[in-house]
Amino acid sequence: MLRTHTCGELRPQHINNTVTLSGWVHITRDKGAILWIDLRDRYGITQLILEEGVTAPQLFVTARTLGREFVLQATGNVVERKSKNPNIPTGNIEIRVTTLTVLNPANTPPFLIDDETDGGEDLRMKYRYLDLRRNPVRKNLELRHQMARRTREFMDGQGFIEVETPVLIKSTPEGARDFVVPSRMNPGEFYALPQSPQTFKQLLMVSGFDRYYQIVKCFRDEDLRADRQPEFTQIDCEMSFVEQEDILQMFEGLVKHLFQTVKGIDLPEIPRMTHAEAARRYGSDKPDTRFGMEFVELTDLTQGHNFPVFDAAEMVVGICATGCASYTRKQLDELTEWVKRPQVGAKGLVYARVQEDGTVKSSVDKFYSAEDLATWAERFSAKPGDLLLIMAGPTDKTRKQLNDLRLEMGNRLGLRDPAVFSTLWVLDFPLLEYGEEEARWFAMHHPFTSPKPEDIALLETDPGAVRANAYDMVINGTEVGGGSIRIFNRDLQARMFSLLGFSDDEAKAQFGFLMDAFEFGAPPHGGIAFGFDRLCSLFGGADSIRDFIAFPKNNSGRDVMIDSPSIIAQKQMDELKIRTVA
RNA sequence: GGUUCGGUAGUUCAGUUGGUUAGAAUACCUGCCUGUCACGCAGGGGGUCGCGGGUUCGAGUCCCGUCCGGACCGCCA
Repeated sequence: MLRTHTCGELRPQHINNTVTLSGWVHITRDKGAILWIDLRDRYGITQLILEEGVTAPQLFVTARTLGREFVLQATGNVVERKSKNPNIPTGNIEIRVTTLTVLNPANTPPFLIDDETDGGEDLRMKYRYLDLRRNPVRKNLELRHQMARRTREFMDGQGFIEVETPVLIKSTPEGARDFVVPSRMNPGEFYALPQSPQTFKQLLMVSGFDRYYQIVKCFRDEDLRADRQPEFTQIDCEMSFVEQEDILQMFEGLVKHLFQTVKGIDLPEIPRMTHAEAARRYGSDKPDTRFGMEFVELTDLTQGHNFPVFDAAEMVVGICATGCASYTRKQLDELTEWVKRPQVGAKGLVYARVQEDGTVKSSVDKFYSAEDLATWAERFSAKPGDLLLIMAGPTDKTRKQLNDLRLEMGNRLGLRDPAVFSTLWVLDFPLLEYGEEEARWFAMHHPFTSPKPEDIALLETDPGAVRANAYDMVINGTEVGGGSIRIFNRDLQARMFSLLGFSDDEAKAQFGFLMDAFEFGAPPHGGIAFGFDRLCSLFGGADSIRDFIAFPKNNSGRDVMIDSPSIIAQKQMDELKIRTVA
């Protein structure tokens, strides 16, 4: 037997037992006549002891050949420690070794296998299998396992069944770029990897499956971020005979279940906000509601005072940073530079300090009287010591820029605590958005999303005003899930494709199978998909999803461990009838 | 496609205005040490300063190009 116990389970009640442990040498501490080995596995660390006069001398010889991360088997007696270590669960006992076997030696690892490693991101990714030995990363994967398990537990309890859908499917022009796979048996033709199992889950509804879900890999060939990987996992769900409210109730239940069972948090009812309201109050369709600092519009108060920037602006809007009136000129200049960076792109920033005596001192004093500024402060409900930060310009753009500033101020003021969770449903998304470059309408969610029945009449007259039966779940400013009630009527689906610039032939060629299915008794249906990696990183209190994925890719879409993607042999290329372009 | 920060010992980093033999910590190796647990003490080895070019008497340092990595913008139905 290679082991009788793990390295994390021995306690004082095991004293006098003879045990065999296997694991990795975490570190050895050699005091000469006494030598300790910390033996580690994923369950913990147990201290082995060799002592002169008690332990056979040849064991010392073996022990002194050990290096970090050697795989070791040790047999011995569990004894009480003379000096105990209260910092670890096994700290009251140690193993007095009688047999020591090196199962496999190891090279010195390129970084410390420790909670606080000295390894940089790049190196850790190259030796990911070593990185995964570290507690923090291992715990993230254990969290992920719990999240998946609890999801299945909830969904199963609600009568959902998990159905696998194909990974080799068909490329479609809408949405993100597809990863494609050449077909050897069909030269010149390609499969695409799914961006989501969207059409398949809708077909499963037509098939009468009623309640489907799948924890499933999805693929998008777009540029990456800390929270975006080319392959990622969704909790993909669909239900039949439901309205929006049914979906919101069901999946509010899932999110509550996850918070309760994984984090021990009892979530209150999830608040709801329309897309339009989110834009007005936060300048974002995924507001971070952990803190206030809501937008206050000043357009009517600020215009007509000969300040050209405000007079020319469609929107003048600001936030109130509590207690920040003490910001120095230098800090305010730095903040102004921050919003002027290309990533934010603002033209400038107007500030106004509410001073201790209640008067307001602003960067635009020469245009506005003390009384004017007092009305600003009043609208913000600002108190002495507060700082007003105001931006102006086209409505959508300015809101977006102020959103960036609001989040940055939230960071600077420590208002975005990863241990605090604030959930939100955002409802009534617009059905369509206009693409200036292509001069046509695009589906904001996807082309299968149904318009609100009362807005259908606007489809041809004022497409931008049509609201969708679409909803997002937002946690701490992160979009963790989104979905919609789908179109289940062939004619309406055809109208949508037409609106999106598809000819009848194109629509038929790409989505004919779905529209045909709608003519064979498609039930009303809708669903939602959660970004599983993001949900895990959020629960784990991290910004990056990488450490919740066992083997992630880097910013350039490379796996630096296996070194992929890679060039393939000419023979493979020939089989696939792919020619190399010089 | 763009913005920005970085690349110096196995690793994480420092390196001033361009000037002697490029440093620290940690890891590694050797020796000592009977209660360590970030063990301690003494000693030692370890560098194509990402790569290429340029400026200069002289480049880790300045300039140009390039490669690699991080964060972000565009993009992500």
